[in-house]
Amino acid sequence: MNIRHLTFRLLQVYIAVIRTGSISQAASQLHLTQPTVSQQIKRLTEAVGEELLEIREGQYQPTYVGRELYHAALDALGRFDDFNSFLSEAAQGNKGHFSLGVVTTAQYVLPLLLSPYTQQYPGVDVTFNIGNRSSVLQRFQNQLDDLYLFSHPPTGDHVVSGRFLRNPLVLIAPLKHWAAKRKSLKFSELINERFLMREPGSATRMMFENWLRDQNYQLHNTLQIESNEVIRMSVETGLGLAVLSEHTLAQANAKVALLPVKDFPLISHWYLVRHSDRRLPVAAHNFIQYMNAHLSEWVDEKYIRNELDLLLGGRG
Amino acid sequence: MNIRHLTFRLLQVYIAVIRTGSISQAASQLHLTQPTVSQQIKRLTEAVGEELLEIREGQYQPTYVGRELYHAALDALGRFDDFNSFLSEAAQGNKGHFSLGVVTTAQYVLPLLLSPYTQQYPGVDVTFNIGNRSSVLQRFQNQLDDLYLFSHPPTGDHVVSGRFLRNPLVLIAPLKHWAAKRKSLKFSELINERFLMREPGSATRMMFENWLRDQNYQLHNTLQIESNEVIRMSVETGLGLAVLSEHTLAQANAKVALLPVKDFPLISHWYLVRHSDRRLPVAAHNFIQYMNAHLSEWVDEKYIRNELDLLLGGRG
DNA sequence: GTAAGCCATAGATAATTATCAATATTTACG
DNA sequence: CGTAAATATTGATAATTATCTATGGCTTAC
Repeated sequence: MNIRHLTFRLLQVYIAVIRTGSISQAASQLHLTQPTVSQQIKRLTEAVGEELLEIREGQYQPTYVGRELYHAALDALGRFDDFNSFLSEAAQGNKGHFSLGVVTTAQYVLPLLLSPYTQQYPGVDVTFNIGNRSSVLQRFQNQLDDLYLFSHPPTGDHVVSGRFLRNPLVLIAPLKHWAAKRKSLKFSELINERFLMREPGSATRMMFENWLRDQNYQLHNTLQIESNEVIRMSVETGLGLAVLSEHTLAQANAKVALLPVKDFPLISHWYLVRHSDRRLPVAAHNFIQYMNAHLSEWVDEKYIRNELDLLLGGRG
Repeated sequence: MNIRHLTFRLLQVYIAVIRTGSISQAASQLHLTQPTVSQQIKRLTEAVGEELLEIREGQYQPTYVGRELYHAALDALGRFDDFNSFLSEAAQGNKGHFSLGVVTTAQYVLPLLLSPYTQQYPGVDVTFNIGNRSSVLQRFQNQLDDLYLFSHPPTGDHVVSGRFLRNPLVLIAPLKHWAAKRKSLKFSELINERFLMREPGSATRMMFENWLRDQNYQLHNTLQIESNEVIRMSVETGLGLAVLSEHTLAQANAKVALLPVKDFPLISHWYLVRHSDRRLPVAAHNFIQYMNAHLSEWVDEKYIRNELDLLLGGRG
């Protein structure tokens, strides 16, 4: 058949004829005159090069070939119906819903990302699913969420991930601490200091502990505090040293000293991740675009490492 | 979007642009000038009502919406590619292939049906799969064959079946047998005769045994022979009585007597069966049509009971 | 800064399409 | 056989489409 002159409209007309079993009825259903439909069918028949209709039991019924065309037409039109629903979804843009799988260790970055966005797009509904790394990984495998937030992205074929935020972890001390006066330090000199730590599982603590393990250091005097803010204030008041994300200091204009220890600040990143097989809901796509465009407005330039483009390519 | 002015051609052009990432290249690929393609894209963009393309990395790349349209276009065109292969298959008509599931008991009807057809359409390749009833039923369930030949069609939702041939089973005796002289007989008078029977599971034997059970008769002297031909010849030579399909006699100009027993000939039919979910290959469809049209040319009118129309309607 | 590519726009034209009203033809049915 | 209903055909027209050539604007590469 000659597909070049095939119109979707022609298929619509054809479908109406098959459904009604009559050219006149199809015509009135489509608000056309009977000859118009007659002609369209003729044209379609010519395009296909085979008879499509035959009269059986007083009705127009598709021939064997016509029946196949009918199904092809239904499928093609159906596909574009889907595309249309997608379009109207996209047209809304500011409404919608998406879900976010978040590793527990990442839950502290969330507000930073989401609050500007949700203020801008109050119509968008975001669902969080917070779990430990392995449970979020499993959610990823089963494609349960639209987007994922990791501090270390999973590996594998279907992972599409992009870093977007540097997360330097600095070693801080009270301003009056003896080490604050030094131009350079070895960590071994601090081994007996009291360290204020986040709870186990915190990304910051994990990073720090991994580093300690790598370097074969063991701390003797630690104190667990469950909030970055309280840790910062405690360091200010001289309670001990701590490793904290630099962000938490910058935001608060902290009165602490950064200790110039080799390897510090420890570098890590936040990653936004999606599954390559899953079509991103419009809202999720918007969210990434929004972050991509406005990241610099609410985060200091030096913390930005924007690879979010990577998430916007591909099938979606 | 306005689907009314959407052409398949437009989608082809669009696909070429996405694939090449360039309007000029798409144009040369399609043997068009660059402005033509430019305009087509413009028109398509208007029809959709959203930007479809954007320039990234020096190339035209689809936008989020454009990507979806690309996939919709691929799907729709792909669907019509399939339809086209169907068409060219159908255009051949006299070429092709189909497979036939045949109950063992039906294998003797097969040549009758197929030899005229295969002579007419030597390009068509027919595969037989002959098995006992339960194995053919299983093939039917798994939709392994295109058509099936049963003497009793399966029951169930997806069965589409049509009778096409009466299969009268007659009671025959040697010409010199005492019963051959009688004008009418009761079966009870024959109860002690020797009966030549087909193997268990044969349609003929099943029919006969069902009838015996209904009538509460029990035979005392039976001999099993695995071929209708041999049975017929054995009856001719005086070995015993038998119940046989009338066809096997007519074809062979048999020298036997038909006994005028009440209820005989027993009436059964041959059924052609297909699975409603399976699309009939063109060749199979042709076969049915051919049988439908020419049955009367090679079978005596009195044996015909043509319901093959039933197989030609519906999806196919 | 200039040439080479790419793209968009404009203007023009032939072909095609969508559509109608009027009329002819076929089909079905009493 | 005659009439009503459904279809097909014809003739006409406005709209749309497909296409081209020519031209000007914008990037990019040297």
